[in-house]
Amino acid sequence: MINSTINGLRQSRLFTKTRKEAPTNEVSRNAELLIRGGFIHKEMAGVYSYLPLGFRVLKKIENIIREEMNKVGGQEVLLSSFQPRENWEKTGRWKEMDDLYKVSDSSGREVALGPTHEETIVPILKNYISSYKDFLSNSPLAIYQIQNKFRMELRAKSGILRGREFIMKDMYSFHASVLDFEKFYNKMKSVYKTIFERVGIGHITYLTFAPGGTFSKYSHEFQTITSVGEDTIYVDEKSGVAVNKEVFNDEVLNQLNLIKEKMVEHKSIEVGNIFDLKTKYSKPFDLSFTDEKGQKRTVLMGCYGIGLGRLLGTVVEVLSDDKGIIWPESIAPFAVHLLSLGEDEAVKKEAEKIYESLQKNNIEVLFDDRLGVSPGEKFSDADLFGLPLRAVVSLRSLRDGGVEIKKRTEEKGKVVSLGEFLKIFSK
RNA sequence: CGGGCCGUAGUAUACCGGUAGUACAAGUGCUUUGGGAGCAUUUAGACUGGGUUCAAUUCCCAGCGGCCCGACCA
Repeated sequence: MINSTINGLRQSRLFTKTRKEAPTNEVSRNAELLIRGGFIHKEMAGVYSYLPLGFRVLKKIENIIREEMNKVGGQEVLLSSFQPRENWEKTGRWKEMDDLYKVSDSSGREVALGPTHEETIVPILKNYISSYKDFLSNSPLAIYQIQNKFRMELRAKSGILRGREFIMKDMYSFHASVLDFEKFYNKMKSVYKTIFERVGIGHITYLTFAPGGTFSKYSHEFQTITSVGEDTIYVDEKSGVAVNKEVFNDEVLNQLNLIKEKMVEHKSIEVGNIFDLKTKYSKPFDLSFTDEKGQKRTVLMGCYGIGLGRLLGTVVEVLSDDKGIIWPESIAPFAVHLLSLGEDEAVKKEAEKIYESLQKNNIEVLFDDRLGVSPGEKFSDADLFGLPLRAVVSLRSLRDGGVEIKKRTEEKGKVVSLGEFLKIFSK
């Protein structure tokens, strides 16, 4: 509903081009493949632009997250990136947060470039929350956005896994009671699990017990196992639960009913986290309400983040082979990579026909219609782009009765008729 | 923010105290078309500033930028 994307694109019109050689100043796999494939462009360390293919993937991830946030009753907003200094003074973070970008205009007014949005959303809610009744009709009260964040990373690294400007989904929930908060918090645990399953890394992503902030003792992270990860976690395969190394101690293990010897150590990357904020941010702004008994009480809060770029980069990091990316169907920029080989008129005509048919059937297709490009180059691009299904039209495929289709994960393809081809998608 | 390595065409690289060679990409022409084609031809390059020197892309210093390790964080 929110985005409307085209479902067909001719590769001859795609303004990006693939690169044969990996950029030498990028060691990380995600950056190498995404840059070679023209999914992203590097502006500076930790800052990347998304190009057509990368943008499509990003939008798909975004929509999956949006759907899941809406399912739990989240209301989407877009908060400002510029945030007045005063709000950050109130929470003490103007001084405390050393990766805060501070900018000033010609009049000398100082503002923060939002690294997170507690300081923005809480003052807004102050205008609208005053009674317990505000929570009765509107429960859960959860507000989220998908937006660029800015953090002055001292060391941006690992391609798009740790940047200075990055896209994040951040949700904030507001509660009148601990019970209400806990109910919602637990719901978010399962929603997050669903999100990571839907983007294709559910099997290696674990709910992880982790250190909390200043107010809560603990929080929960979602950690995806990968050797490039910055974190170390201990996984209990049986329960599917993990514990971050930072809080891997007897107290925690007892609490979670886990046995130390059965936990397996892995490197992992944090793709999402959920926090119990209690009154950490509601208090400084005096976000409170009057309860049934006429008592004034401070609102309880939770916050829930997912870094979209990091998630995208993690998928590439985890799902690729020596030839390129292997996108899960759910977030691939297109479902089909249609290649037309050679310049025979019959081939061109058939390829055009298939291109039209796929689009008519609402199947997203990238059509490599380029002339004068060798088959080898087209195959290599297809492997690099990593679309789930490759469809080749050539004199050979026509001779064999149609179009040769091959999954990105398969070695060999098979020739099918156009009708059979379309049937694959009609399920 | 500490430490290390590095900055040469669009990309990847080479050589050198006397102004730079190669491959890919790009342009043109012809040929080629199932795993990054061939021939011919053209275009294009030393991060910035300072120092040493007759002469600096090369040596020295500083700045800026990049990557990696560490600390810190989604």
